[in-house]
Amino acid sequence: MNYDFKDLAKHLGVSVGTISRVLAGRGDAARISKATQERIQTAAEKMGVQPNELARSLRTKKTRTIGLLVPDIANPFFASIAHYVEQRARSAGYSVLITESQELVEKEGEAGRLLFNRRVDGLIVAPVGDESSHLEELRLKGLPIVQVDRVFQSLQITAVVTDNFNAARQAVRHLIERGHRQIACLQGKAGGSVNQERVRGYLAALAEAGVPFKEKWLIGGSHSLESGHFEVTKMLNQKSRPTALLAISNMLALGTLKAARDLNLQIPTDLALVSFDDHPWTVLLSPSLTTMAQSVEDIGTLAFNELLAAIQATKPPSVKTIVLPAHLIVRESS
Amino acid sequence: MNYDFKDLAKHLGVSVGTISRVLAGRGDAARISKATQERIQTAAEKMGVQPNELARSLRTKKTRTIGLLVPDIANPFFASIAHYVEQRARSAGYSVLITESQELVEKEGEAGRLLFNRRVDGLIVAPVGDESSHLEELRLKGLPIVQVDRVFQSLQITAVVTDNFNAARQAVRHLIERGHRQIACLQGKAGGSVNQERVRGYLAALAEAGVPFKEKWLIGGSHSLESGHFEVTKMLNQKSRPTALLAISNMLALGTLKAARDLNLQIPTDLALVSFDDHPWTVLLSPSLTTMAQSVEDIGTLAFNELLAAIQATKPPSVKTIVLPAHLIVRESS
DNA sequence: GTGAAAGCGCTAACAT
DNA sequence: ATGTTAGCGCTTTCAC
Repeated sequence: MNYDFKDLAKHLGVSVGTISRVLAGRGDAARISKATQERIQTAAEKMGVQPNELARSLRTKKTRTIGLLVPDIANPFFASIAHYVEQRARSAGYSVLITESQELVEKEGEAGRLLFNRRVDGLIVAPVGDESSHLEELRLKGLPIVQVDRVFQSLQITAVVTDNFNAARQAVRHLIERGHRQIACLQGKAGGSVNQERVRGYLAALAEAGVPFKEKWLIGGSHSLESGHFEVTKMLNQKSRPTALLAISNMLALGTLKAARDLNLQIPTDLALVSFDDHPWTVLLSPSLTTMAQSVEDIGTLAFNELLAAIQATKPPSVKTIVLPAHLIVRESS
Repeated sequence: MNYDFKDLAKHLGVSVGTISRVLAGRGDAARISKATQERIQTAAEKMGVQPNELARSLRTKKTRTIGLLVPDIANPFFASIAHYVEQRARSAGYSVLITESQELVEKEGEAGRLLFNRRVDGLIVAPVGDESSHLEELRLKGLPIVQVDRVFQSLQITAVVTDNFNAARQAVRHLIERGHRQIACLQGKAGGSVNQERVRGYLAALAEAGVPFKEKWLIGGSHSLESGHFEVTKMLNQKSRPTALLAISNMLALGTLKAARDLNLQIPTDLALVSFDDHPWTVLLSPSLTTMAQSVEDIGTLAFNELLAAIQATKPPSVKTIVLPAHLIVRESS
């Protein structure tokens, strides 16, 4: 049971080198005779001999494995990205080691180090927090990295991101066109690039329309549904309420829906809502959500493509930031 | 940059053996003097020496990596399981290689083989289709495996599953208690254990209540939203309609919602709906869904625990099937 | 208390 | 057209 190249070599009376060449598909290149190739292939099949990828990796210094480091794989946004990354990876012959940072910088650092020690060929990361030294360290050790979603501009690391500034700006413009002037913004964890850009877009749209910004209407501080629920409830319980809200992520939109439902407020009548991300159920919510859809497929696919290019490059490729547009989908909530 | 044990050994004038013992945390057990341990630890830190897990794995024949093989990681049900598996795995010092079978038996076999060749210590799989020889093969090669969600009873492989028969039975009973006698069932891919059991539960509940089963009301054949949409639309366009429907998975429920919306039918007035799985947005859908909730946390956690036990066992542990109850959450749709 | 050496299962450079 | 050999970077047995 479970034979290796050596067993097969002994069995056929050839050297392990020959086995290696043939089973690695380099038989022709190494000018192994058709006959031996045939013999080896059939015997390998019959004995169930398959290469130990571990040994192969140790020798070749290539694992054909990449790491994917996201805050939470149960979050549909990251799950979708993982899906597309996995698809592209697989079709390019790569496997994916997935790890969650759980929104914690320390976990992210730890996980990154482990992934490096496992010698992944590259890393796709949706960074959390505002500390990036651990990523810089990995980059300096020669690990190809691509950032997705969130990004550190300070880093010399390629990124694939949505144009969050313009996405938020467009979302708020839409609300303004609908006649709203009292527009709140429910943000996630402050500090992250996504959050920053979206808030910036929110402010820009207000300014452009001459709508004054009220500090008390910039609420929130975490990306969880519960946080959104809590913060929106608090805000809607005040005497002076906004007539519209920009929720900066999918989970925050769900929290908002819950809060409105609890308080018996109608969306969009009492509060118009625009959110981010589109999922199969977004259209089936009550009310269906107006949203700025990011193309998770593009993000995942392009991220892997960029990573693969970096892995295969002989010299460090130029650092780019790929910015993808989001598009507005108007539904009942606004 | 990027020093290994040998460099460190040379630098400190000790042998690599000693470095290995200390950095693997076996310093005390190997009775290395406190002084040397200290010296090695500090130097390792300073030089950034960390073990190459690849080499370590090759030598110890343990990768501290498990494979997770699911049909589609973007499906919230599997994404949640992945989340809990990852959490437990990480806290036990394991990494997770994730692979999608895309509902294809061949891909599943291929992926399983690759995972084995990468020498994962164990595998958690949500099997697809009705062919299980590839899993049997892996088991015979000595790979510890745990099945989740779907299961092959014929295999001598531990499984963690929901009590699908009773879950469906309870769901249909609920509909019957609500006064329905014309109850349809929207199934997924026939043949899978999940589907079979749920359909069996549906039939049992009908029989127990003396409600005759109509073949034309057992519809469907794939787990996708689109399939659900299509099949339900077709059924609702007939002259004789059911008054209630059991949708056998989350995506099928969404498809049903879409169909009802398109046809301008009210749920639950025109059609009552009970579905499976509970997610943050399930309660926020229009209407909110009555559902049989499976405990994804238990499934993920128990699956990993069982796998870990099998990995650590010296002799093959007994094969068990862990059956978890689902619980009914009544909401607006029924 | 620590060093030396063999070897995990492959690949690749060098022979022939 | 194929064999031989020296590692890849660790762990572990056996010495001393």
